[in-house]
Amino acid sequence: MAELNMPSNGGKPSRIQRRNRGLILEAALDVFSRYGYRGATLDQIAEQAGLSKPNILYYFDGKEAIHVTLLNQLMDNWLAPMHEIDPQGEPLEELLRYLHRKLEMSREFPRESRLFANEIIQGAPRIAGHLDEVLKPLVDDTAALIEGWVRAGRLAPVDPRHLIFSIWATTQHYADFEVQVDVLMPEKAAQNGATEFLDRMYRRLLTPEPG
Amino acid sequence: MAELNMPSNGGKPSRIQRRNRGLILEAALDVFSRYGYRGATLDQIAEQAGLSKPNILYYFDGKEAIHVTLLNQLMDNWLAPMHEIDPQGEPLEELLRYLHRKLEMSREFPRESRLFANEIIQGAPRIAGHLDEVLKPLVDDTAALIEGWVRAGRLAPVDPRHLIFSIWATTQHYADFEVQVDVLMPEKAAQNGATEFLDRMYRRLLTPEPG
DNA sequence: TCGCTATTTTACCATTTGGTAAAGTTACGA
DNA sequence: TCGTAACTTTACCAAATGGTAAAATAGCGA
Repeated sequence: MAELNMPSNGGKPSRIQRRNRGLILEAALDVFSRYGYRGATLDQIAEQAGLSKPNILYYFDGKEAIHVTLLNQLMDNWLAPMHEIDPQGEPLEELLRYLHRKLEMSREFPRESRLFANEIIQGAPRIAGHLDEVLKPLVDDTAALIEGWVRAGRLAPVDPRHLIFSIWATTQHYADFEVQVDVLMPEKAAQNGATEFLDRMYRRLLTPEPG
Repeated sequence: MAELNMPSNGGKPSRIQRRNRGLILEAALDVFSRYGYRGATLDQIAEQAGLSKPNILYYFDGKEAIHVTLLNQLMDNWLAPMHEIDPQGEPLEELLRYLHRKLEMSREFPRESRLFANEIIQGAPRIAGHLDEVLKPLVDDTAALIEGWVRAGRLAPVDPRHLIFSIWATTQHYADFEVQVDVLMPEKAAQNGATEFLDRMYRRLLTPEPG
């Protein structure tokens, strides 16, 4: 499998190629994030991209290739906020900034959030490698950083990994469980209260006891 | 569609019937929670249940009927902890007990958690009604109760719905994202730190300021 | 404008999937 | 122990799905 059927020009994608691969990935994001890998079909993706199914298979080697391309492409953006935590900064401020950026991303890119959620819930068969090789080192580093801050008395004592999990969980919840949130909190304005709520919660949790 | 092909005896299911319906639902929970509705197949369910596919369709009207049965059956257990919040109890203690029960359930019933997560992420097409008719009233009641506690000065001021969302998110995260948690926190013992972490977080958040 | 390559369409295919018909087989009360 | 209803299996289908072959068309540099 995986015979590349792409044109043999020396690597530079043409204008048409860039446009169509973009259309396909955009459509695939929509479909995969809604139905998960196995639930999505090439026909759906083709229709939503406005291309024929064989045409889609001209640009990608198959369903799985599209999915993997999407995941890899998104992973970097997804982890960017954690990279931006500044070891030289003020600990509480840095972590709250991280929290706010994650919440923004959940609002701005709910499909991306659901794509990952689907993949992880369903056992992460196509990004297990990524988790080990990219995510784990990054989380290990960040955990060490936070632990240093705690030892220096600049943060209240917390387990850094459980802290990270809780930030992921609370922020991504608004994207992944959007339908439920909409039912239980119909006034869109009220949903903005999430920022205030989470800011308050983590501020209280992380502010070191004086003395 | 939906021709009932069940035996015409007056409603009492036989021993065999109870056993086989049980086998099917158990297998279906496994498969649906792993792949989502569209990703699951009757063949997988049949194999895992140790029955033939036509035999499965003898006990249930179709794939969707199995899924809906599962969801309805689980919903009650899933919401039980919230029902058990005692309006007469001590507010902080009641909410922490709720938190702990949710965390226990996440550990004890991860498949159930993932079944719901899959369904909600994918737009809740088969339990939208349930959300409106069962979940919403319950959450409205609980939110009102918490709001009363806040007004009485017995809890720190928080938005009750965002509080509920955050408890759901943080506790269910350990079931829904189990694969990720296992990668990032390989020592199973460390995962028990979740109890301590969350207890501390919500205690700090909810304890009213003295005065 | 020509010729060549990139792109797109048309017509397929094999497999999988949810589901059915009907012929067995089993269990259980009379 | 026998008859009947409950249960199970075998043999199928039609539709959907991922994918391919090859003909047709469009775009672009010389």
